[in-house]
Amino acid sequence: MSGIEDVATLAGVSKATVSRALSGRGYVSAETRTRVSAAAATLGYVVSSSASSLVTGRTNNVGVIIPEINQWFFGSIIEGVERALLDRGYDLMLYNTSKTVEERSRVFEYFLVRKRVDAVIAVTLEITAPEAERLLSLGKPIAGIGGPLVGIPTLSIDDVEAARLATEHLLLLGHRAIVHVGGDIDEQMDFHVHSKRLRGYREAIEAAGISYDPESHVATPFDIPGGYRVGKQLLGDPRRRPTAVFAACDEVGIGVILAARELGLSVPEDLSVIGIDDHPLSEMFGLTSIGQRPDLQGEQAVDWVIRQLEEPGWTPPSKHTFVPARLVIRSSTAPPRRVG
Amino acid sequence: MSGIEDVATLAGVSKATVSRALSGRGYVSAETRTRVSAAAATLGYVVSSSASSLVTGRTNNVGVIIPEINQWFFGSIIEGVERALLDRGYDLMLYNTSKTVEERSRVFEYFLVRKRVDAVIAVTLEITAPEAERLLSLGKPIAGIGGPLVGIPTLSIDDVEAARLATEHLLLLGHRAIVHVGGDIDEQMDFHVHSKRLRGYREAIEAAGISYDPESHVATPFDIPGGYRVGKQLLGDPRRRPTAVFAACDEVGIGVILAARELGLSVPEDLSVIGIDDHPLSEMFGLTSIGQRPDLQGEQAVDWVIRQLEEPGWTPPSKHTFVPARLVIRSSTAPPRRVG
DNA sequence: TTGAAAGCGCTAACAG
DNA sequence: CTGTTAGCGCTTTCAA
Repeated sequence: MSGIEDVATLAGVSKATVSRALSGRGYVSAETRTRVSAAAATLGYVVSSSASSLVTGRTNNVGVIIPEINQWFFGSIIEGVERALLDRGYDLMLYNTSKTVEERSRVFEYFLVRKRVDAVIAVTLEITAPEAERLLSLGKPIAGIGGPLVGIPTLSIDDVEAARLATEHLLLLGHRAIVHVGGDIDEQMDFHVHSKRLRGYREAIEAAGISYDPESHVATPFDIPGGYRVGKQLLGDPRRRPTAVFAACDEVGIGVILAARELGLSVPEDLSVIGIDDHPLSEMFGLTSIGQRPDLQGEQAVDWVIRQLEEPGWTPPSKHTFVPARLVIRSSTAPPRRVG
Repeated sequence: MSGIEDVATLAGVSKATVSRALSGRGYVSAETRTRVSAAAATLGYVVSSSASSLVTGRTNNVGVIIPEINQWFFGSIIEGVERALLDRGYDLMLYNTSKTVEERSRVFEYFLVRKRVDAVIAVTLEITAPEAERLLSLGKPIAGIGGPLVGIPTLSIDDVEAARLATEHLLLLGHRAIVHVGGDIDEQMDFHVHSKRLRGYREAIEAAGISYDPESHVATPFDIPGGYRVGKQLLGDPRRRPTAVFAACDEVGIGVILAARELGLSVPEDLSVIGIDDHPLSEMFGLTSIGQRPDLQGEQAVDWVIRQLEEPGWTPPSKHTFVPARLVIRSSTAPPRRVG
């Protein structure tokens, strides 16, 4: 494994010149540069990142903290982040921190801090004030997806607004008996996404002159089986059955549709369903949804941190930024059979 | 940001002692160790990984090359790898190389080689001989999932065998008209998984005395919509309809079940379906499947590379290793209505 | 435009 | 058990 000295010798120049030629900073004559590049190529030389990091203070790594990998939403974020990072010549260090406090603190105290990353992207990371301060005190660019996070620029859809829009869509179609199948609002994760979506739902309902009934909110895990189980219960009794369901995410909405079908109900004739996220499967199930392109949020977050790294003086938005969510109407929503 | 020298001064010892105390290698008295630790804690000291890498030659990073992130199988592998790596104090550098040649070569030539990782885990990476040699020539431990890969220890289920088992299960139930919905065998990716599963199917069919009909193999993308589309076509014509489908992965099998239901067919009364992978959704759909726990394969691969790193002289299996695949019988398979 | 030399922060002999 | 010393491989002043 040859070092910079070998290249210098072969090219007949000094180590400093090799460094300048290969890194692109500093003056090097065109002729020297080609000679050096040729030498490096024949030797198969690659710089030692530890050595160059040691002197420059840059690792060219970005750390990504994410609570889940195997869910479409989070997977898409990782994809977007990875793509953007690779494009710009950075490597991605992945930290999957689940909910457990000890695992989180291990990542915070041990991994992230070891001068191994130039910047951090935190995905739906609900951290305590001291943790946030610790992150900030590293003096490294940080961006978050799914905020807000005190002192950290973050990015997400407006959950309250998206939920309101979804509910209003159902209301406009004439639905009055709308159940919200969402997450457990006591769950600590996720920036209270669950309670925000519930709030949007409730505000829309009440603005339409319907009084909010706590029983119209059912909590379930955010996946297809979760929606399916709730759907089976909810739709089993014809007299209590709603005419529409607002699912807090598409997976849940798909589960509800599957349950409805199994109970012999037609969607949307007997039941309208709307979701949030615009999951790829939603097209196949005809699920109306409000989407947000998580991968683009990932790219955006990368852009924020890299610009801070590479354009001195540039700063990202100081507060939380909402990305626009788009309503995609498909076949799962229609007016109720009998209005009222 | 304080360095080792600050800690040494505060603790009243030399840098070397601090290094020994904190890294755990070399003799340090208990009393000194606590004093050093205390000093490090008050200063919030953390070692510079670039500095220590430079001298030790170890980065404590493992690179993972994976072609997909947002598919359950691959996501599970990442989860398993991440978990195992974090447990052992290593960081994970993620490289998502899609099929395009240029992206692959970028990862190979530029990222992986830059002395940034101690080991590499390659997931279903179909590489050329020179690429494999380049990887090996790094002199770093490498393990693969989904092989075999020349000269590299790899790990996977036995695709031929799993496909044979699945098909035999259907044959034993009495099915004769069995269609295999698999992948496109011309696709270059994936270690020819598609053609292996087709081979297992064919061998089982022929062993049962049924002559292989090329029309009984239909290719489709490996996801739910792919299975759904094929299912719709395949099951649409009652006269040509098979009594059973062997899907090359569970997502496809689920798609087929959904298509069957939409066509008014009952599973398993009108159609038996079996898949491969034991996807979490399969339980909900009652899909019989042959599973393999991809996350455990990830952990296994980590174990191989880390042991090579930490136990000098230890070597992993020199050839490809098959992990056992388990048949999970659920409600989607049963004898055909009219045997024969 | 190039070279010489001084470290970056740490670890690993080697003495003591 | 602890301190001294010599680099790890590169980048970056500073001179030339």
